[in-house]
Amino acid sequence: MSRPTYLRIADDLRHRIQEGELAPGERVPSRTQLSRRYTVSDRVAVEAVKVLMNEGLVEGRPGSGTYVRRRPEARRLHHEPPGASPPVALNGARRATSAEATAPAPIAERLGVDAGADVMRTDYLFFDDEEPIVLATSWEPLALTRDTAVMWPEQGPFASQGPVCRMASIGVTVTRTTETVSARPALEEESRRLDLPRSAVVIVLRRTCLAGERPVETAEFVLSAERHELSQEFEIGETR
Amino acid sequence: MSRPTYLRIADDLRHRIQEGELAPGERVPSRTQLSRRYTVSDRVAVEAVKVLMNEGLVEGRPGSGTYVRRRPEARRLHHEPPGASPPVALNGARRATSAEATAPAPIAERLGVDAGADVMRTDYLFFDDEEPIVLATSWEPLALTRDTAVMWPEQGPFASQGPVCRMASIGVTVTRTTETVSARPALEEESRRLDLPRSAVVIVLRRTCLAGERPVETAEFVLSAERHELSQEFEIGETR
DNA sequence: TCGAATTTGTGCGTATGTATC
DNA sequence: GGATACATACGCACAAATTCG
Repeated sequence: MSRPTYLRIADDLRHRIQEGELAPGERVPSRTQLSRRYTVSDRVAVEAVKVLMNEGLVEGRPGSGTYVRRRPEARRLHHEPPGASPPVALNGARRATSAEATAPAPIAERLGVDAGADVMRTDYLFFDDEEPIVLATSWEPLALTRDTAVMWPEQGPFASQGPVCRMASIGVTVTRTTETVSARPALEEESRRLDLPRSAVVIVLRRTCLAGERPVETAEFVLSAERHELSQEFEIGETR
Repeated sequence: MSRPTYLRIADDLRHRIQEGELAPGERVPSRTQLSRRYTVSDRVAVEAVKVLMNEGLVEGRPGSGTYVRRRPEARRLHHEPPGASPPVALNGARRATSAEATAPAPIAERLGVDAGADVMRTDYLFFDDEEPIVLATSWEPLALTRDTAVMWPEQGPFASQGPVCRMASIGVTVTRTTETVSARPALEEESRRLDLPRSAVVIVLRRTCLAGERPVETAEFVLSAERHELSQEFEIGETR
């Protein structure tokens, strides 16, 4: 009996939610009901429910009750061939703004340039239908693209073509991309632009395009973790 | 003054942490100090500190104090060839326990069997050195493996070999795997077993192995998003 | 080695404000 | 308007761990 009471109550409720006994949208017993049911004070019942709130399983509605959260089925976003922009399959518009900038330290490191070097920074918002899905930023070293036809990523004949295609047009062959996937709580600005609830979790996909060993573009794609999952298929025996 | 007291105290402490005024490893004022400093009851001070714990910014050490957490650089975990167990590169032991079970609805759907069908469920904890890194569960339909040499995934000559190899030994050729990556707040049990702060964010990698169109294994891998990122490389022009 | 003080984690009972039904 | 529910807040209490003289 070392496990604290409020955690054991939380365990019990969580179990009932996961078994479907408490269905999404359904009301969890009120805290007076819980305190009677488990013979504890109402404060302990509150603590137990709070654990589930922090796990994102339930949400409280003042005056009404505590409800099992409906989990909108996460939309499966298929991973696109390397170098595509964006790296996941979407059917929608994009908004982009580009500007010259200087590379912050972490970006400079990814691009293999000195911190403060000139870069072209482009901010994207990708839509699927009318819905904003992916927030992104890409950085390209201006030492590479200045005064070429693809200096501005979203202008000219190669606009929206993705870095592999664009770089190819100026004689730079992207041979490899590296991607890392991570996740973290959303920043306030991301919550606002992607229309997310507070304290949402986002998936962050970082991609760097390399020509040989030289990085020629790096980008960061941010999307809601609750609403999306990234999917990929592998054929067994394929050359990787 | 609409923002509750405990959140405003949390804001203040968070700000001091982010400004470096309270450095990593340093002790946050105790709750009696906080309650005097802000003229609130000790319970309110406790609630304020709990918010920061849930954000992973501080951790409590009973009898000692509450300390600003040191944030280790996220470790990059390389994606392994499809079908490996686990799907990321680790250098460490594993603990596994297998048991017969019946398939819950979402698992049944992934395995293409009826809900409640007999499955072999195996729970894993993968270590890197001494540190627990990945929590995993795999499910295999017993209709496929019952009474074969690989019925128990972690026993026999093919123990720890991963599903592709194990299935091959009983004449089942895995031709394809599908993977989806998502993220969410950690469940309390996951936080405990992976030694994470409460309400940490975890990355969830779901993998299903298919022989033709028939699913033969599905698994879920859970790891801390703060401490790890998944990395992959793509050669341009490769056949996918 | 011992004991006193401090600190966290947990738990109880009560109270107030406000939203919902 | 009244009953109910959540969110917040106050004050107290005790166990267990730690710290320090």
